[in-house]
Amino acid sequence: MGKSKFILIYNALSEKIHKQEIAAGSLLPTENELGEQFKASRETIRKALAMLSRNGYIQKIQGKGSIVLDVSRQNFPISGLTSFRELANHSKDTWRTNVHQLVLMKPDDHLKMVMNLHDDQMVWKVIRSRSVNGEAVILDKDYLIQGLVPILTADICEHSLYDYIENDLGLKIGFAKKEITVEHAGVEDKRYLTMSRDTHVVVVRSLVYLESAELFQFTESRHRADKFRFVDFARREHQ
Amino acid sequence: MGKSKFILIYNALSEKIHKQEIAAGSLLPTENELGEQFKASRETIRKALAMLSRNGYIQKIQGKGSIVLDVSRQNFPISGLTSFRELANHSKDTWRTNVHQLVLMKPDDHLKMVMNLHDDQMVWKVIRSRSVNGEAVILDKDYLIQGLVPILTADICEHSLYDYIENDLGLKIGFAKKEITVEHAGVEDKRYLTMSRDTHVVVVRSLVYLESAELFQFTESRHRADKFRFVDFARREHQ
DNA sequence: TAGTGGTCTAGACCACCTT
DNA sequence: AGGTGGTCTAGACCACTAG
Repeated sequence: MGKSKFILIYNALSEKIHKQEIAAGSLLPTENELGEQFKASRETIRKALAMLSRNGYIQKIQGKGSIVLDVSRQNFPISGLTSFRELANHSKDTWRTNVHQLVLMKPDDHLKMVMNLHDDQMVWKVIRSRSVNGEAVILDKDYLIQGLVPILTADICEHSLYDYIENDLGLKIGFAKKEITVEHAGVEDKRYLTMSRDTHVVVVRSLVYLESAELFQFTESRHRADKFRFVDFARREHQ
Repeated sequence: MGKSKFILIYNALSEKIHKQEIAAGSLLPTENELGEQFKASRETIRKALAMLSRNGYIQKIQGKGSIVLDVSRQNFPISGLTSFRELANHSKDTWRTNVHQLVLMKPDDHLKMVMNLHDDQMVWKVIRSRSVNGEAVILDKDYLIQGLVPILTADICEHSLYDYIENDLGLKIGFAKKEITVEHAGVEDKRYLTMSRDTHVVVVRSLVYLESAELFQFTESRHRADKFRFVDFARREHQ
């Protein structure tokens, strides 16, 4: 849960950095000082700092200290798993979700292979489009294993599917493998998306797993190319 | 360096997983057992396991153990910073780099803003294309700060720029911020790339920083859309 | 209940930067 | 030389899963 001491320290420090209460370019207090401030041992402080470093808040330099990085200059979405709803809440635009299809189906061969399904497993297929200011710019095709999600309604799909999954069903998402490619717009794209003169869509295919390591969902998210943007922070692993 | 005990343990275990000496879906030995095997304390083992978890090798489950994930099924490039040369070495295709331009220049206003440069700082501008089996599919435009890279030759640019930077100059890359978008092909794309009937390119813009947190390089990497693929592994942070 | 991973601690030693 | 972060240890307690 969110009550580990090092998570609390991480949250406190990342908030200070976001609010620019600690200036970018300056040094964080030393690990020993932070230990006194938060009444924590040095290893606990170091866990919080390692998390800040992974997420692009600080750069640690041996013998010197932890430099605060400039989080404001770049639009900086902590790269990871965020649902559409979480994204939409951060922006000023009006988003809307339309559910075009919701069926319980027998998976075809391709889907069975991709999701590694048994013969008797049924999946929910959900097709939704996401509109910003009246323009449909994202087409989402979700496939969810019925064994894990027994019931699904259009109403749930129109609001937040992830809310339902995590809060109501109590399932916990663990990780996802994603693949990004660019493809020609297909029939469904033209039907459901407000296509500009562009003829391409960015396709993000994800395999989503629970904390139990069970595969849970396959998603194909098709973005109008001119509206797509992906931001990433990556550290070099010197081994 | 790469001689930390937990890195050695990480390498040993990740290699075993890659070689499928430990089957996907099975459990790793317990942390205490691993501690005995590697003659390390539990916290050191846990550091190695945390790294395996971050990189998609295992899923830890409290009270149960560490499940080995299927690394083989997906083509699985540890998402992070890898240079062109490192990528090319993994594939069977013949790659080739062509240097089209190499100049020391005064940055224009836009570049000065993006890279946060002083008035007197000069930058190396390098334009290169990358060909696979004779087709030019990637166009790289690099801008390197001359204060950090005093000398640069076409020969270096044609071989590995990163080798030179890390081994000869002794600079250490720390992290990068990347942004991926899709854009219409421009004049330069048409000149340097073997364009198929596609009219779009995927543009990856990166700000690359040293371990000292100094900005070092700005890169615009333009990929022929049909040859672009980006794979990512992401964990959900439950806070 | 026993065994697993999750967290936290206090202390030690090393490598690196600064003066 | 003194202070910083980097690593490692041994031990403790908690939370969760299993039989």
